[in-house]
Amino acid sequence: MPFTLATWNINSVRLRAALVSRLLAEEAPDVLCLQECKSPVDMIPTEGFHALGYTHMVARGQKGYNGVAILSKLPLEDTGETDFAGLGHARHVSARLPNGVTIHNCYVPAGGDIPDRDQNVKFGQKLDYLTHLRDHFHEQRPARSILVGDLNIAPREDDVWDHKALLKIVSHTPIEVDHLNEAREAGGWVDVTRANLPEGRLYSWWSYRSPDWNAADKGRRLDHVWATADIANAGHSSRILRDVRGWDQPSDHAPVFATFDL
DNA sequence: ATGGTAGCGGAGCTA
Repeated sequence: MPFTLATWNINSVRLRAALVSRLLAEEAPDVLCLQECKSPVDMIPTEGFHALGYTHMVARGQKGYNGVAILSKLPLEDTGETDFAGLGHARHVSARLPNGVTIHNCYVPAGGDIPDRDQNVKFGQKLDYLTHLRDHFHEQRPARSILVGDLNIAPREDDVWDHKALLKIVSHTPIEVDHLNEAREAGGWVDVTRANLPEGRLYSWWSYRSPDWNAADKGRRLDHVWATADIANAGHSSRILRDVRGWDQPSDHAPVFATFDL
């Protein structure tokens, strides 16, 4: 049975519940992973999602910041969260589908503005988060698993609008890219988006601060879909819904989709 | 080098 999965940094699920419902109604993914819900779990407005057939949710939340949720038409078994780097933030949750596929939904710390852990505690926390994630999945050796989320790093030269201009900008510095690639390889993860779309520039985020984001197109691919090697070949039809970034009062991220024949 | 926008919560932090 094929299933379609999407990941989207929603930047407040309460403010943008109507946008979530619109995406669910128009695109009908089986599973939608959200990041930056910025809400305690019991305050997430689930009624509209239920009405569209998304009757299952596994989430972790906190007041005002962070927060991750998995909405699903298929039953979900809550398989817990890991507090990578011990930050005490709601940045990870996982759940298992009836077909045995485990989904990890991650929100990696943005890391502040200065790419130096001696001058900027947040940058160190970002690197530590990725190191812990790397070690965790190296030990766990995941199988039949998918990891999605806002990983807050654009790893490839064609994942940013200007590689040279962004080499010292947090999200594209070599040390971050190294940490992300090490984490991916240690867990045996395959970048499904790039396996499906190996050529050309791909962005999933455009800053709110750009007055004309669409024309300027100074984007970065911060949102990712990974899968373990045993199921990565089942992934196909990856796509980024750029139009969603142009909806009224949008998130600054566009949703990333993939379909798996499993 | 700076400032540009947005959400939360009601000032300043985070992104």
